[in-house]
Amino acid sequence: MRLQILAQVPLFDGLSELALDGIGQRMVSLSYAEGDRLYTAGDPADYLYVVAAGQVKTLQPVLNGQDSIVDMLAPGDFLGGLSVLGRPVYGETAVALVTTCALRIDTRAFREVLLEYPQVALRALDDVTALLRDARSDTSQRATSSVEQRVATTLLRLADKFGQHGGSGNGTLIQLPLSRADLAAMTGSTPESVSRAMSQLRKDGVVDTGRRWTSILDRDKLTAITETTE
Amino acid sequence: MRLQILAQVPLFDGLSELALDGIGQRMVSLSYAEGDRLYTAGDPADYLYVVAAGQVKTLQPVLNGQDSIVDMLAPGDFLGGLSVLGRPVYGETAVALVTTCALRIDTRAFREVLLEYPQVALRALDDVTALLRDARSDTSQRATSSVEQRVATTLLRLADKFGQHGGSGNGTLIQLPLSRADLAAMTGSTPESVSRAMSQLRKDGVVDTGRRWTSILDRDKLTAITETTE
DNA sequence: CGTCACGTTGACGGGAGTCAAAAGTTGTGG
DNA sequence: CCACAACTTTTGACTCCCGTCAACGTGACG
Repeated sequence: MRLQILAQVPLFDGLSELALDGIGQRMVSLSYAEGDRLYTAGDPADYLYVVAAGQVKTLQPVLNGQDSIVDMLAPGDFLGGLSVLGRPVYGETAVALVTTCALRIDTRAFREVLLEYPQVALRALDDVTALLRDARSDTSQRATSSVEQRVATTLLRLADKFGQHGGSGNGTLIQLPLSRADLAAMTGSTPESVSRAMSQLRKDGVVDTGRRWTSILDRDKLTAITETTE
Repeated sequence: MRLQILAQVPLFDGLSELALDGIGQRMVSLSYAEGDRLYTAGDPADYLYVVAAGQVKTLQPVLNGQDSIVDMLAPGDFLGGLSVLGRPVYGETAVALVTTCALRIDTRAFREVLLEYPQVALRALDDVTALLRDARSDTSQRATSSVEQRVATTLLRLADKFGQHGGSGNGTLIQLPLSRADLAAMTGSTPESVSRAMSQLRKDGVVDTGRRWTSILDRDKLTAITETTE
């Protein structure tokens, strides 16, 4: 069953079953409860993780004190790799949002895998490049747009990654335990401002929110908000 | 002499002379005048570039209109690679800041190089990872700090990369044709606000500026400004 | 010497961060 | 089942940073 998980990881796409098995044998599986940390910023970056089940967020500590969320990870995503090759310590903290299961591989073993299967290295390069592109466009966007717009883009991004269509109600459902503080960290704002923005969106019938979920009712309108220039 | 340039590129560090020669033969050299574009956002991303001499800035177009500068490149740096593996088009525009000479390699040829020399792929992964880390810490910082602080961090970063110590005056000299608009794009602000911040810094004796240069007189004070929390 | 781009400075207004308090939720224990 | 405490969310009032608009000064180049 570990093999099935690895086969779903985009990073290992196209590898033979034999190769996957070889990699799988170098990994151990771990499970975490909600709120548990996979690793903490400053820890020696000895492992790379692959999310098998659950959800994980990574936080970047800032001098200021309030962290900023840099990524939300779903099953199949890998993390910790950002530090694997460069610096000796993790630059961010990874926290399980819900009960989560992850696979872990030793840094050195992962390097060997990359050298042995160059196409995996290319794939990793591809992934990190995509992340870099996202990060840079995010940086640009934060400078030029309002809080409401930033919240809107964040919701759209989350919907693309975690959204589930249909079901009971209409619209796209995002099942994540997202606090206002989390959204604030993701948009570079404050809980209060995010709350105001969400209230506005709810009033306009664009989204609806509940205990541990958010639902996007009118995707087009949300996109429109994103693109408004004035 | 092309070999000498390639040998200086961190990306190709550790390769045998034979390998370097093989790579060099797949590259063509090009030169650009100030303001010339190496490539434009939206162009098919067919090439990867290595700066041989000169300085290049990369711009990311934003819906808004005013671009944001994502990177400043010195000899030895490579660019265009951000798009090589993922998307089929460049996501940013590259402009020569001064008279610049660059080497160019075909995307497919570069892929072959990466597959043939996995350690180069690892190195590339390392580099892109470092960029990602920078981009993310930048994103975090923009949300939490003032324009003056952002300008300060930007100046420090430029000093580390382009600064030359000693010479005539004391302090670190940054020889770059940086307009206020450029700095504004780098800090996510406006030319006016940057001008105000620079005036303040100049008044405090922290920096001095001239036609095509900026000099850091008091690095410690600049760092202190960066770290001020209140 | 005139033109033009760039830098500087001032005045003004708005978005959003901060402080504060009320209202709603969750979870616990009686 | 209810009551209370702790937390999160919401809303309001206030303040300030900074983006916008505008005027002015300055150096560069034809």
